Amino acid sequence: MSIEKTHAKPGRPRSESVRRKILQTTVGLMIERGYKAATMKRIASSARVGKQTLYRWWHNRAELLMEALLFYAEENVDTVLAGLDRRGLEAFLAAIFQSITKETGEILRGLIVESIVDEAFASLFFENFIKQRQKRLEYEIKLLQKTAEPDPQKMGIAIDIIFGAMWYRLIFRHRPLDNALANELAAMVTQLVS
Amino acid sequence: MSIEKTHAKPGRPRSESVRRKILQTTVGLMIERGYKAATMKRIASSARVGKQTLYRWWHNRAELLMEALLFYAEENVDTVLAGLDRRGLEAFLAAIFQSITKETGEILRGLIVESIVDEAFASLFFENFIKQRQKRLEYEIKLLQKTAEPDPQKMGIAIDIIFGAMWYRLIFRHRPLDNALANELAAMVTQLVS
Amino acid sequence: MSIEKTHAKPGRPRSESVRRKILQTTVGLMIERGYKAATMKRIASSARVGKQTLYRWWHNRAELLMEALLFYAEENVDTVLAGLDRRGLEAFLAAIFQSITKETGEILRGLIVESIVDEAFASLFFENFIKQRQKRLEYEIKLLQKTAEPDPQKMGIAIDIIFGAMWYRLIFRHRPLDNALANELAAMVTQLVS
Amino acid sequence: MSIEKTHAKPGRPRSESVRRKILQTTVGLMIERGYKAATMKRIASSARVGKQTLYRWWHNRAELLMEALLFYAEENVDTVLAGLDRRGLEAFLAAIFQSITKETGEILRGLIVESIVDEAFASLFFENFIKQRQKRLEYEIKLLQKTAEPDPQKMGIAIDIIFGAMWYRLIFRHRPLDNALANELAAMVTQLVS
DNA sequence: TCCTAAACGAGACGGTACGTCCTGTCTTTGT
DNA sequence: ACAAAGACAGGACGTACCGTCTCGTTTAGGA
Repeated sequence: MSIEKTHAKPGRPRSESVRRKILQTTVGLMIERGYKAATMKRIASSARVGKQTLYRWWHNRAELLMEALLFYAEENVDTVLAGLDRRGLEAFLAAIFQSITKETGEILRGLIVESIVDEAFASLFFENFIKQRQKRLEYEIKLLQKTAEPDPQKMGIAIDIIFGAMWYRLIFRHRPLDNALANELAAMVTQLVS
Repeated sequence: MSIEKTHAKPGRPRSESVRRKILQTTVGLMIERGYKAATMKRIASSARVGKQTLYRWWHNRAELLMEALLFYAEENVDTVLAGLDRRGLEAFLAAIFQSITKETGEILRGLIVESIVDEAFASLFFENFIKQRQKRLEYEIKLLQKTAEPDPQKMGIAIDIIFGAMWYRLIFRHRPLDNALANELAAMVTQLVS
Repeated sequence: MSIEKTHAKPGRPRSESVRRKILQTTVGLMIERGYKAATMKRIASSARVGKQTLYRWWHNRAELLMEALLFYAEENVDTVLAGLDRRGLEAFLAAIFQSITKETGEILRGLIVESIVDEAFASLFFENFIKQRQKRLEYEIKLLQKTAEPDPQKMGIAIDIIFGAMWYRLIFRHRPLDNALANELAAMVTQLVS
Repeated sequence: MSIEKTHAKPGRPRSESVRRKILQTTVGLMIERGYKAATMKRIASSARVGKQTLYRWWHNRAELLMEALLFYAEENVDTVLAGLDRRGLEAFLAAIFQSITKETGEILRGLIVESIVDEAFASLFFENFIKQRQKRLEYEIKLLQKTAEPDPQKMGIAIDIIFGAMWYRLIFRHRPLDNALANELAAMVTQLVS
């Protein structure tokens, strides 16, 4: 049996609603006025919040922005349910690509910036975001594998091809994240791991 | 062809050696202390150069950093000569991957930052760097195509898969840019476009 | 006049011991670490007390500091009893000067700050502290006056000379508040008002 | 013979006009909106100047405010020329008192605050301001002394009585800095040192 | 003895000033 | 005219403090 009464922390508890308000404001600012305009001061005054409160919840600007993205994604992205065959993977990828709108794209690019600029944030972002998505994709890919024993190296390559192409187009915006890409990637990966 | 003195601009001419010194210093700073530490002021004083000189040669920080990379690449990367078949493509990719060391990687990541943060620099970087590499790769891929008429959409996907995977690993450093990746990518692309 | 039980306020009564603990801590902090270090937060946590408790007893920082001084003075200063002649005034002044130690001096200086910065506190401090001392001094001075009708203007000057010199040395600490000053002031004032 | 060519410091020299503009703005702010309103940010933006520039010229807010006062005094206070007798001293004191207007008073009180709050500033203020005025007054007092050998202790007391009364009335504003005070002080000091 | 309401410790909250840093431009002297 | 040096305007960052608020806990006095 576990310890019964976990002593609540003393003092006024942090207000989850304040946190949410901040995240919403941050998302709004990033979408409307771009990554750079999402200043800490601006976020604070827009959200009618003290700057100190921002730094109480997040260590620095980058962490706040990341969480703002996760918050946004959580609210707006439908849970994608993929199937067992190539068509399922196609649908899965297409859904992901469609979730990357002009707005989310802006935020995602901003997070790349922070990952590069701030080493500490990089691992945070990788663990909390990138890795999660990789695992999810890996799970999908495994569904269409016939062999019981998957080759980890090939799996890594499969993942990096898909997300690589995605980020590459997301960053440079030279070609769209359309269904054609989703289908082709699905086809290639299917063949690679089967 | 006239050997006549083309009216030289008055005043002291710009010193090419100064320009080189700046680029070297910039590369050094980025490598040793990271992208963020490569401040304009720091670059200037490290290179024993006035800040104005930096802005005379380059419009802003991002352009300087990009040129520093090109300068570095030019000095250290062997011109890659690829062959006509899949083996040739493998070698080509392997050579590119090997050219991305800890140092060049740092710089490349920095340029991504600027591309995202600064719209104007983004197109500059894309035209002067990314597009060039894409064309070079496209040329290589065409060499191993049998069909005279290449499908432009497939070509785009082929390029984005290769460079996408490369940048993806370059940014997040979760897996190495090794020969295994080069070989697998070569194989996939070969099949895709043939 | 009713001796009826005035309905005591319901709820837990305020703890006088808490109040005293706060005042002592405040005095200690100001003395040891200076006026600036006597932050409300620091006072609270040093006294193992909630910040709210401070504001329950005092409206703001300045009022707390003033009361801390009064509290300290009350504890440490002997009631000065002056005589009827110049010698009496000398003794009176000397006693006052001696009561201004390093500790009380620090606090008094802090109260000057608040008086200047905060208009509302200024009148509070003047009424509760400065004026009281002026009246006390006026009483002493009158004792050695022969004439029944004192000149109010001369009295004002006498007071301001004495307390002026005192505060001036207290603030800038360029010369000590010694007996020589007390004697000289007593002599001058005696002559002035006689 | 001294060294001929003192090598000028390299780089753009500091602009004296910028410094003056800042001082004027600071004085204006303090006078119009009070000591507290003279924020560094507000000073900077009012003077159309970067905050960095403020900190280049002065180490902190207090130093800037002090110099603003000195600047103001220098511009607005007539050089007081006193005579050789008591009448001369009376005129001297009256002139000083008159120079302390509502505006300068506000600034002077602000400097007292900083002196108390910031130990480092205190000595700066004492050396650059208080001491200068004391010396000037001492000079005046010596003019009316008959004895060749002045008593340093009495001199100290004379100075502290005059400036003490002045600051005391300046801080608490309970009585005006009028001619009556000047005359009485002059009389007392004359007798004290003769 | 139990109930109730205010005091209490703790600390989150909105707001504001501080002093540092960086970018890109401007202004000197020296070559 | 260019170059080195560094001052300049502007603005973001992260820290500190004030006075208010909101939790869970404690404690007196009235029922």
